[in-house]
Formats: sequence, C-alpha cells, structure tokens
Amino acid sequence: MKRNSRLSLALHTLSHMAEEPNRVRTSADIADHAGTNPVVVRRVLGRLREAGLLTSEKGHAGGWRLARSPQQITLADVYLALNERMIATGPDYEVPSCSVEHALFRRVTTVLTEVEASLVQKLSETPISAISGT
Amino acid sequence: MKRNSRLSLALHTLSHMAEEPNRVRTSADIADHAGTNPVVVRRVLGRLREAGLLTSEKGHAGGWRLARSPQQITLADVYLALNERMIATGPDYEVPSCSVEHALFRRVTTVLTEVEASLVQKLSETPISAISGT
DNA sequence: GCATACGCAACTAATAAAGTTACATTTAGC
DNA sequence: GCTAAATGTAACTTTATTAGTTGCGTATGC
Repeated sequence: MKRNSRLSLALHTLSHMAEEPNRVRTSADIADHAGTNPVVVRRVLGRLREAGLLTSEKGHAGGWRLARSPQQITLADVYLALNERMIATGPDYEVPSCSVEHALFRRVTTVLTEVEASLVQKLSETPISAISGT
Repeated sequence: MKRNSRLSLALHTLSHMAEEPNRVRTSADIADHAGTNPVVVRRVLGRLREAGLLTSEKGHAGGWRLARSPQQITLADVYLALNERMIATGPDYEVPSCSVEHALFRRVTTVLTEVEASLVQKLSETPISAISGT
C-alpha cells in the first residue's frame, strides 16, 4: 500500500462486506485480503465505526460488520468518515494581515469549499452496493 | 505552509497575477508574498509553465507572467498541471490475482476515476479571474 | 562585464502515514 | 473459572513525501 490507502482500504473492505452483509470478519482476515496488518485495519475501520457505518464486537467470535444495509452507505459517507479533506486549504496557511491579501485568501478558500461540497454531492450518489458485485 | 500547499500556492499566485496580468514577477517577490522561498516557488510554477499556463524569462528583468488571459485559465488547468490526483487509487496497490478480487478492484478504480472526472469538470467551470478581485 | 533573473541538482529537515510490538480488555465456549 | 480469540490502544520504528536550503550554471539587459 501507499498513498490514498485509507480511502482505498475502506472502499475495498466495505465493498467486500456488501457482498455478504451478515458475515462477521476479523481485522486479521481483512488485513490478509488487503495485504496489510490488523492494527492498520482497525485504525481505519475504527473511523468508519465512529461514523456509524460499521459495528465491531470484541472477544471470541467478534469482528466487524456493516451497521446498515449496503444500499444505505454511500461513498460520501466513507469519504467524510475518514475526515481527510482532499481540497480545503487548511487553517495552517498563515492568514495574511493585509486586507487585500485577506480578501483574496477568503475567495480562494470559498471556491475550494464549494468544490469540495460538489465532490461530496457527487459521492453521495453512489452506494457501496454499486461497487460490490451484488 | 503545510499540506495542500502546492495547490494553495499555485492558486494564490495565479489569482494575484490575474489582477495585473502584464506585471512580471520574480520568484523572490512571489516567495515573499507566500511566506516561502524562491526555489519552492520555481518548482511549483515550473509545473504550471510546463502545462502552458505561465511563461518565465531568465536574466535581468526576467520573471513570471500569465501565458494567456485570466479568463482562459481555469481551476481544472491548475489542478491537472500539478498532477496530484487526489482520488485515484494509484497503480501501487497490489493487483489481486483472484478473479473475483480483481473484478472488485476494477470496479472501485472505475468509480474513483469517474468521481475524479466529475471533480475536474466542476473545476473547469471557474476561471482564476473569478478568484481575483477583478 | 556585471548584476539579476531562472534552472537544476544535491542535500537536509520536518511531517505524515504505515507498519510493528506489546499489552489490557472483552467475550464465547468448555 | 479458565482459556482462546477478538478488539482497543499506546508507543515506537520505518518509510515516503515534501518543504526548505545551498550552490552553481546559464541567460539576459544595462
């Protein structure tokens, strides 16, 4: 794995799960499939659980499962759950003091925010069931 | 500066240039405004030049200038010039051997490619002149 | 010829992410 | 209860990317 790996891992895993929603999978199984390791899987899937897309159960016979039907989970849900905004200029760029600069800065930020919203809108049109074979 | 800095730097610089298209700017000037240094500026703007968005001239009184009018340069041009695909699963994820896996893999890739195309389409609707004050 | 610009290569430093190890906690089944 | 198997999480190491820096070659206008 390399870059964009969280989104990639999340999508592949969810698509798989969408094919057999009732099957419980352990992070070790998922890691094997994805060619990574269980802790990394738990880190990524943990975010999806926080967002209400997955549930996990501890202990013997525990593991991961979809929290709702594959038709009700869209790519936007996954994208937002990972909380990795691809576009927005973060709040780290030094905010300019000059007012002209500041106005320019705000216009750039505004446009990028709109673009991101449009991206999320587009993502929300595709449920993960459309990616799985079912 | 931190992340997304190339896109950020490019957009801010181009927006500035859009306000006074005839003015030639040195990488040192631009670096001062952006709070970075001239070499970094040349690296980023170099990509925009390769994409035909900017021209640069060496020597005394040299510097950077828009290659065409601000109305004719869109955010998609900038995004594509930087060649940083934000979405696509690169060709680095190990390609699965199992045919079922392979089919799933291809569907994920296809969907992400479509999403990226839609993003570029959206970006192409905004020229940099819309961000500058003019 | 000299000052001033870009072009580029090479190196360092900072950052983020994946990978790894270790251990606590929870749960099912005996 | 004991044990095996699973998640949860913290800490650390490794790796990859990027910004930053330095130095020097080359081009250009005065």
